[in-house]
Amino acid sequence: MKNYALNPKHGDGDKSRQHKINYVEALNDQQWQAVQQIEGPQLVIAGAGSGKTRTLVYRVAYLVEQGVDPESILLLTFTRKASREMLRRAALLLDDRCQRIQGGTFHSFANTILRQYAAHLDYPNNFTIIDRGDAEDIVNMLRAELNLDKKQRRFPKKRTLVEILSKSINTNRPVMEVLADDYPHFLDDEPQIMELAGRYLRYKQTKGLMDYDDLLVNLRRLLTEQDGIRRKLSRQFRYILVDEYQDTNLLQAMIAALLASEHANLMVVGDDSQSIYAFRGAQFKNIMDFPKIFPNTRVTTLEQNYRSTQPILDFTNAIIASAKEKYSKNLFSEISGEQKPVYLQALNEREQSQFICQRILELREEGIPLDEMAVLFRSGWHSTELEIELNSRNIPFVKFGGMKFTETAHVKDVTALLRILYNPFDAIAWYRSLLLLDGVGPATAREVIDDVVEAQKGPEILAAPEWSKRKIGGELTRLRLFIAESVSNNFSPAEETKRVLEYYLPILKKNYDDYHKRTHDLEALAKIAERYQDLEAFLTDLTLEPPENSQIDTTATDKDEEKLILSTIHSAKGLEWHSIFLINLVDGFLPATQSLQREEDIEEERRLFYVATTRAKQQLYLLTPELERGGGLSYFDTRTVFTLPSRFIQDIEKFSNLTEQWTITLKSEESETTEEKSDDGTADDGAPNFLKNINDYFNEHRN
DNA sequence: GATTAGTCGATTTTT
DNA sequence: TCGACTAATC
Repeated sequence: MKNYALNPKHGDGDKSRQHKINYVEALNDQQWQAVQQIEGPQLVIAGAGSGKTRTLVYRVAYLVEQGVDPESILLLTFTRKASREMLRRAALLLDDRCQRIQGGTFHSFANTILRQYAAHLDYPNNFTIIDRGDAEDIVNMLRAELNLDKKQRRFPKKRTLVEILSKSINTNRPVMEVLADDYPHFLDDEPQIMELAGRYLRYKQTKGLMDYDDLLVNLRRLLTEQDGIRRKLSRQFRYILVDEYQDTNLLQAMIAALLASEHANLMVVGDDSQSIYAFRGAQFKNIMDFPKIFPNTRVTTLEQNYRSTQPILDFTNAIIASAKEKYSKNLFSEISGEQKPVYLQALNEREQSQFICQRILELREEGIPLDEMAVLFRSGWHSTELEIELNSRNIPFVKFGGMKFTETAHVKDVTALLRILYNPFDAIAWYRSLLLLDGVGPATAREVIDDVVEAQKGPEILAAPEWSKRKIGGELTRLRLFIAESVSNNFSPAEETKRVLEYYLPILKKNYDDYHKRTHDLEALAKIAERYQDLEAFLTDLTLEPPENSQIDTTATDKDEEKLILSTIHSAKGLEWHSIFLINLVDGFLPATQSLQREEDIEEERRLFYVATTRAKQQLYLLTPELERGGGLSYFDTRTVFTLPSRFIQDIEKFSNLTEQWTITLKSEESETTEEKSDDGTADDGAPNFLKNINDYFNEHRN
């Protein structure tokens, strides 16, 4: 096995003599090659478990040890988890110089930059970031304005509308094309949808709002329209690394390329076999096309797997071998282990859950910590049955993915109130806050907003007799006084949150029977607020980098106690565990019903299956419940149907020697250093014309 | 005319 | 569990 320990001693390995870290010992040849070449464009094709993160982390450390200013290193990742993990590991490896490395998700990076330069795009620098829910609320409001909510029965719902618009942006296709491809039944509504899209855009701009997509769109605009800024930023970030490149969309690929346009010191790392974000515009073609933008790209492939045993790898290789399109990689491992992946058929979900609980406890007995085991599934709600069983046996767990903290009703209520305090002209926040009041519905809320927000009269107008005399006057006065107190004092985010809670808790108790658990969430929120100096930063982080989990679904236990991990496959990406239980391997669950129509969607589901199975280090359990839950709750529900094992499993059965079949038996009981290059990017040494390539490439793809 | 209580139905994945 | 839709109520 590879020696992963840091080797502080100098001497052997001539290349790294002057370094604190012995790279040659810590890395294999390919990894070391990727780490070592610090100038020029680089593409690293990294198979699952091949030490991708490790390579990135060591490369960052290497750069710093070479004397590169950490602040000129930019590390772009796809998820917050990955970004945090990477910076943490880099700091651990070297020293706190690594903490000055710039990094984050594309979205959070865009936020940082736009806070400085938004004025160049006719946006205020103190713009507000809105989440999906807010976007839906605005679209819904605009839809009502256009009377599109009554006219036709089949006009798309707010959720679908936002989805269509977002898809159009992220996949770089006109709305018309998105409709034709994905929503043919709404094709006739194209003119109205376009009208709505225009209004939505204008609404956001006049109110200083940006949704997730706007962050990327506007950053790209900044980089393409403001040449001076592009150059400045590109020189500031001299070394750029992009993780999970197969999951970038065209917009993100373009941003990365533009940022590197002055120097082409861009290293992208990815694995086409693990591309699972096509629904959000990702195109793994970006990987293959990278050398087209940067012709002198050096390509490295990492094939040695340091995660899984060979039997598991044999199985996962077989999964991806049946994929239609892929780069061939042949992963191998030197990790010993005999245990083949285990395939189990359960009678139903309940038996599936019981088996998992039983097996988990056995493994626990054998000394495997709970948090080294994970149960993976296609979508958040697939684990509800299991959660019940875990709760009844007092097995502690945390769940990744699924309902997020900031998406719960009570947290949204509180943030809406906070947003009013931050900006008393935030119509969407007013709307939500007003609906909390007794006797106020959509119509009354609209009236209030027209007066307070649209007519720019501010909250104080609610003191006027026309409002105070109404039946709801008392409620409105309470709200008005609450806001006024904030305005006249300069409260910290923590104090504001406390005040909001005082105001809100009675409402919470009235509305929800489970207010106790929800109160816990809100107390957690108040704790988080303590970390912030100003409300803007607090609210921004809440939409951009929200805390992972709500208390609601997790058992209330000590924080340090080890817990079993439940996770959607998407959220499990990049992580690994000793043992993996992959549940509900049934056609319709994985692959999901919605994906069965199109071949490319099924291919993505296959990659999802691949991602899930490659998370396992030592043991992999594949479970198929034979009975799907019926549509209803009754045991007599005739819609209960026999289901087919996932087609991916059926594929694999051709290679039945790769798995082992078990039958379930349940036990009883329960900076600026380079020379100026000319504007077209061509230097004397004949360096390729990057900027031109970038523009050519993206123009070609803009249709 | 607006609000609310109550029923029904459906539910991918994430920044 | 949540949101959309419907019918009864203010």
